[in-house]
Amino acid sequence: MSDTTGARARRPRTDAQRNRTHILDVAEQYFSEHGITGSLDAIAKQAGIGPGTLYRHFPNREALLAALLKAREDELVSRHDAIRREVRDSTEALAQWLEALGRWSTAFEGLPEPLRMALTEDTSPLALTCQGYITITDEFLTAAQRDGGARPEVRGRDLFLSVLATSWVRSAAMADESSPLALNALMRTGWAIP
Amino acid sequence: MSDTTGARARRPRTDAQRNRTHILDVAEQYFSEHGITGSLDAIAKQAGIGPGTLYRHFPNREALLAALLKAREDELVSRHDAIRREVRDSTEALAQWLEALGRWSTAFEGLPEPLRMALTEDTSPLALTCQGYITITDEFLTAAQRDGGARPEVRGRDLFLSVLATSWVRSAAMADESSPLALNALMRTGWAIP
Amino acid sequence: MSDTTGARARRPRTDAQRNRTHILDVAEQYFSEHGITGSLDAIAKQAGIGPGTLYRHFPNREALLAALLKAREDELVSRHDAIRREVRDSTEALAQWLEALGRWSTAFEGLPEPLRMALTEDTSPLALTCQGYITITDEFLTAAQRDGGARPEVRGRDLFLSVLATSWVRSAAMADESSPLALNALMRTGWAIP
Amino acid sequence: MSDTTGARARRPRTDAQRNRTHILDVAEQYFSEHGITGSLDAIAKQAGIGPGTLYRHFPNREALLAALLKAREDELVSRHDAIRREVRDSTEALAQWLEALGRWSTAFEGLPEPLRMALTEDTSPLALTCQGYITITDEFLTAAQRDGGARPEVRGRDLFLSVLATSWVRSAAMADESSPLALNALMRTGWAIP
DNA sequence: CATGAATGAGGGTTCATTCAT
DNA sequence: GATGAATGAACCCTCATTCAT
Repeated sequence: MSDTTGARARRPRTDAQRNRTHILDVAEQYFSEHGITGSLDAIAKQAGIGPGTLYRHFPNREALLAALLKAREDELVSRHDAIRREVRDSTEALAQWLEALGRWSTAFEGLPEPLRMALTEDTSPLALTCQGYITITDEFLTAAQRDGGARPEVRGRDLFLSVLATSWVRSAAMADESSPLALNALMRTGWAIP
Repeated sequence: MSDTTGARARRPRTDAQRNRTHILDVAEQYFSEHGITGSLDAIAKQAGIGPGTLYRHFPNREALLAALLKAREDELVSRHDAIRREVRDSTEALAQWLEALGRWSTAFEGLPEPLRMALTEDTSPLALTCQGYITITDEFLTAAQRDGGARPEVRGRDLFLSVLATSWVRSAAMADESSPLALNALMRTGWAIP
Repeated sequence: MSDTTGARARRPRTDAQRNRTHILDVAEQYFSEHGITGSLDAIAKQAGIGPGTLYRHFPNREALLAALLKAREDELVSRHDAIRREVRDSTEALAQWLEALGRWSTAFEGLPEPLRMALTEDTSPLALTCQGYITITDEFLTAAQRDGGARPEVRGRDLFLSVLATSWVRSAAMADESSPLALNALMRTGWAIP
Repeated sequence: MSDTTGARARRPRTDAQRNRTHILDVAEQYFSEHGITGSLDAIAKQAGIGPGTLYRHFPNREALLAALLKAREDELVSRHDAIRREVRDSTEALAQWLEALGRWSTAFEGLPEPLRMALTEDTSPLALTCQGYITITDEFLTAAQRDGGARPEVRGRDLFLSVLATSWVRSAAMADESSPLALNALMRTGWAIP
């Protein structure tokens, strides 16, 4: 039905891993197209597996999402390192980090919603991820504040939320593409000291 | 629950009006309690009418929402007038208007979502409402910009979106109550000229 | 898809009742074949309706069962009347009533189970039905006891339970058809005074 | 059962034995708590083994149950011996044996069901066990009948079934605790000759 | 106009059983 | 042997929307 990749023709035991990867591939594609509220069963079907198998790997939507984001974590981490390495100006570093976060949180249509919720409910598999990024944000922010580049009253958590909020605005194929940019600019004016 | 009392036994058209009002009352209450994603069927049932009747009055959830917000329009309009009348400082006027908008857009849990969508899809019954408020925002903004109180590059639409974004963050019973305030402050710092 | 009966070709409003009847017909047949644990969805499908429709009429399995038994209630009630009218001997009357109960409780494979549960959980739609029959049993029993035909220590509830228990034994296509009869005899010896 | 010798105490097979025992321990506990319809997967997980391993030892739920009951066989057998030894009156002996059977068949919530089925389907691993007990019941019964303590038309199989039926009634936490006792009494009156 | 029955895809979830390793 | 991933049918239930009456 969907041996598109040919990755899962037989089912050797190794396919545990292989299947997992395949699911993630399909989910990635599916969420990209239909947003994160798409049907999990549909993903399973498209991956050529039973719903039970999907459920075994990822007990719920958030777990799947978390795994999907995990895959992008590397990207974000290396971006983090790169900024650390290359950007001398701490304010600019913070700005670039926030921009990277913005890209990360717009990976899928509707993603900001569960991310925001994860900040409230610690039970979410996404909570840890978010917390980690807030911490990083705090590091960049502290540096910028120390260097007089960011307002002292701002907190990392607030910046993270602003990023989510901006990403949320960006969602749903905004006709006016300039709005997110405007919001970003507005935000930056908000936390930066000129 | 309160129908069938025989109160609406005779006149044909008055029913429609009374029904409409009743629906709105019930929906107001229901959305307040369960958020805007609650079941429309439940609203109909609670209003003592069939789902078809609800549908006749409001062809979809957004239409119902629009009607509900219409009822709050008066509030917002009079707030608008009051600000116009009483607040001399144009920057402060803009700030107060945005604050009023913020209250308006948090009337129901989850409301920011359809409002944002309404900005994209002009087909939404909410679109008109939003457009009107964007226009008003623009008026206040223009005045503030003319008086040197707001950055010239900012647009009314962007401010409206930031209000929505902040309201969105506020949603879902955020444990940390200070975040929305922080975001508001950040936004204000963003558009204001100190 | 399954206009077997031809009863539901179009869907006039009257079909509410007609559908209900049709569902009951199908369920009757289905439960007869597969036992009461059969799939409700399958019944819906076989009836040519969506699961939602089934659910509207009968919110759960027990409700459906109760409706199905209601249909047999007439049978039992008229049997009750007939016994009252025709059987002079109170002991024989009780015996015949218990026999009628036995037939009633073996209408479907597995039926005794929810009936027994209904005696514990008053929430079950079957509870009322059972209670009613226990009351009738008590009436017959009291008469028999008064006439010295039944042991005084026996209670109607116990007899009802014995009937259920015997029916339970009878279930599942017992190879040895004589066992239920033997149990019935044993039971009768149990409560009767020779 | 077919573990050939018990001499090879050390190497490979010991695991198997130990595992088997462990599974039985866990299953005993699990069935005691959740009734016999609980999830086999859960038992496997709780025993720290894979479902496949469980399946290897016990190809299905009934096999597991049979093994579990086997463990209680000793208890029942020694009860049997004790009755044989100590109870002179054959009628009383039969009564005590039936009581022992009753305790045995209520070891787990829901146990009577598969036991009854085992009487129909000879394929069940429980069938043999049941047959054995029916035979014993027949022995006691024959003795009682010979001594004029039990009605001649009653058969051991019927008594066994009545025990199951009574146990079945007892299940599911009947609110009315007296009912099972009443049923027992009724049954005894049924087979005994006063 | 009001009604409410019908629709039916879709939701998440469970679990006995098989089988590659 | 032991393992545990895979399977996939089946479960019950929800709800926005349509449409005959």
